[in-house]
Amino acid sequence: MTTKTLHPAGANPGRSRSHNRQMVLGHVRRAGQIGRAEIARASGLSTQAVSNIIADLAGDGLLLEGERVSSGRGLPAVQYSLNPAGGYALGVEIRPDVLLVALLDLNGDTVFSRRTPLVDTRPEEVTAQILTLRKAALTHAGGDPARLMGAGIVMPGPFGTASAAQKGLELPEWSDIDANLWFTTALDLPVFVENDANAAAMAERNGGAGEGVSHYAYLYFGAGLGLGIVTNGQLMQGAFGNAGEIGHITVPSGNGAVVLEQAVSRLSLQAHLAENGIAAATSDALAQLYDASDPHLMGWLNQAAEPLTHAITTIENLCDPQTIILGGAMPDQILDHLIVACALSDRSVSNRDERELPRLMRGRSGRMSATQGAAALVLNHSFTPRLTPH
Amino acid sequence: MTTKTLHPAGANPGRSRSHNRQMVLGHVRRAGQIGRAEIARASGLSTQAVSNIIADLAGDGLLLEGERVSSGRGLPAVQYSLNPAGGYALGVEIRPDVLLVALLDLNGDTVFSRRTPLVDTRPEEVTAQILTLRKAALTHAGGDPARLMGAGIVMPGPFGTASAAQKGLELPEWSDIDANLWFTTALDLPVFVENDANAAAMAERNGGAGEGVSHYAYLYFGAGLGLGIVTNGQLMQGAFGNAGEIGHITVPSGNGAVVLEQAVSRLSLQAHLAENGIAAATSDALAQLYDASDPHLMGWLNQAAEPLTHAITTIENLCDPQTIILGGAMPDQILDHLIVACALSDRSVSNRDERELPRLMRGRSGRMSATQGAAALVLNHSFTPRLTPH
DNA sequence: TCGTTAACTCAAGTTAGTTGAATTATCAAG
DNA sequence: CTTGATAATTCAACTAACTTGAGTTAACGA
Repeated sequence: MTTKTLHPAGANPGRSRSHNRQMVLGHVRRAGQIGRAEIARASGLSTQAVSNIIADLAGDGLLLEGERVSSGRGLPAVQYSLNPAGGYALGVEIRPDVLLVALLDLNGDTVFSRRTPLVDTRPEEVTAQILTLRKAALTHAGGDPARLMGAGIVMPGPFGTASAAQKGLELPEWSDIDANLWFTTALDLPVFVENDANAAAMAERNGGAGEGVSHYAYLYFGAGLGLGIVTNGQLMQGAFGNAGEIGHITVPSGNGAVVLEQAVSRLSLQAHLAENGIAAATSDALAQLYDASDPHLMGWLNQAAEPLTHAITTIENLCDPQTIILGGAMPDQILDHLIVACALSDRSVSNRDERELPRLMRGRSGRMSATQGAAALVLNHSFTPRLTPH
Repeated sequence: MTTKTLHPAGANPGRSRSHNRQMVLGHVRRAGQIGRAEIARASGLSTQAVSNIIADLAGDGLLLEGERVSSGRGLPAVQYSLNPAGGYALGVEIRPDVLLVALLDLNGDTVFSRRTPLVDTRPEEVTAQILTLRKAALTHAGGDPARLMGAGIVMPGPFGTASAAQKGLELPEWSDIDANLWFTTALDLPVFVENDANAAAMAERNGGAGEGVSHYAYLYFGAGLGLGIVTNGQLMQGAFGNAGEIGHITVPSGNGAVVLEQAVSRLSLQAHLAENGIAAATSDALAQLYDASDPHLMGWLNQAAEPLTHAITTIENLCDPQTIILGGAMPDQILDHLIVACALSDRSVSNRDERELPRLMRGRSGRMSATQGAAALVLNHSFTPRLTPH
């Protein structure tokens, strides 16, 4: 996650081809099914060039040729679609106590997922476990190991050289390690390291609320509260990879200022319930409490709404997204409740007449969303042409 | 400022060349002086390719060939630098009562600047005045009109279809106009429309505090308070071009919540002074008050520090910048005072051990910073290769 | 049924990059 | 003060990848 200032690479025939291959894949993914001429029009290339590139991709097993489909006059266009088995992306989420792994195919469908306890969080041990799970995932899915395109890794931030006070809060053994370099070497794959909120935000691009949305923010309920900001279809990472630490901001509230994640987070909810003698470790337990209209849960929801509304307004004003998605380790009911409970201010720039999406939406919830998002980072990269800074 | 989802363009020989030309110009600009082999190494192109491109650019009058400069063994490299007269960028700032124009040369130096009153803000009138000023600017600077590369336009936001309540607050005649399209047609140039804060943020990239910084935020004191967020060297614009409306957020303060720009902005300062019978319309007047330690000004500074600190912390946590720059329509003294007065929290992710830049810096102040930034948008575009979405 | 339309292919042709050998100028070592 | 190593640069040949223009095929609609 060390972000050095990357200067752009020059374009030469090889890099142009690679760029164009990724671009074509991106068009196929967005469209689901598409013909060559349409890609040519969308990309500004000649149909001949697109034909050549598609022949390449089909030859490499990344595209499947479908039927001709007619649309009006003229020769019906041969449709191409992604070959799900053409590539796989590994998603790994490392938490202090548990290791989560998911394998997605080229379509973004989850073909394997596993949650295993983590007793030893030292890098060597974690890596060994990941290598084992990688093999299991590919075997289980029947995927060719050579078609594994990369791995996304979710780890608790903050990244980089944190201040002494913060260092090693969650995974002390990793605090001095360049995780990106470590995993690139250990897995021998392209690697993308992100925090949970950013990864979960990318998960929404695979058939989720963020599909086809170029600008959105994803408010992620993990242990604390995180934010993934997507601008022009790309994650905003910040200079040190720590953008989106929204849980740490202070917002006004009825009784003065509160730190957001002390009022709005799963931990804060569980602490509030514990104070009232209720243990609710799992999302199911929380869902049941909600369905039973538990007064303590409702009390927490009431006191959480105001700080959350302030946070939403802040995000809208700073980032001007098309929508803000709520997701993560909270039951759907509670997320939906929070969405309704936010009395959104008219003062925001987001309060505009014509909007295509609601200001708040519910995204994927559940424990695996960040893990799937980790894998989605790989897919997103493969479908996004960029004359790569090298 | 309508941001439609742009899909990337394919690469072909012509676009590759254009990309590479921009890339080379960018390297020359960053380095000031540089040899061909160094550009080749930095870009991953062959020296031969760079030689050809540089011959092109020099032939077009964009580069100047300098002396050979030796650095260690081997044939000393011929140095190239930008030809200031090789291109010009026009910056225009439209305010309800005044029109500001600046002309920058390829080096980013201001070769002309003018402030004229604006009595009629109807689009036709404003445009006519701009056309006149463009001619005057080029004549004055001795610049070839054909070398005008584009125009940056600063207008009050919010852009897009704002809600009825907000519509037309500042320039009602423009509320239904697509300013980008309008000026592209009227000026027959590439046009970049931004709000004042974003433009001012880009101005810092020309020999200012933002030069060479890939991630920073720029807090702009205009009428209200705006924020320009630069990520990976590019402005974050948001879905509708309204990102950075930080003045509208509410932050905690001693006596409850305040809307940020009601506590921290030039207007708020002037209102506070007016309540105490002091008129201070100009920056000079404010500077004098500050130098005289005027108690009312000091009182305002005291009450502004806390909300500002909250805002800074929010920006740090959401955007994770290398630094935050304060600038705009405030005297240097007052900006410096505010920088010192912000008691920055240790809770921010920005509180890290190793940082190269201070968390807060003072940028350019004064009336023309947004106007110069408008022109800088053009330069930045010319130096940033991007297989342009078309 | 026949002309129009549009996707697609084939076979040059073009652009812009790469490669490798030759040239030149500086530094450093003997 | 030569001499060899080093590095920038050019020249000429080569190559990759896109474009162009002339067919070919298949669907629609008058």
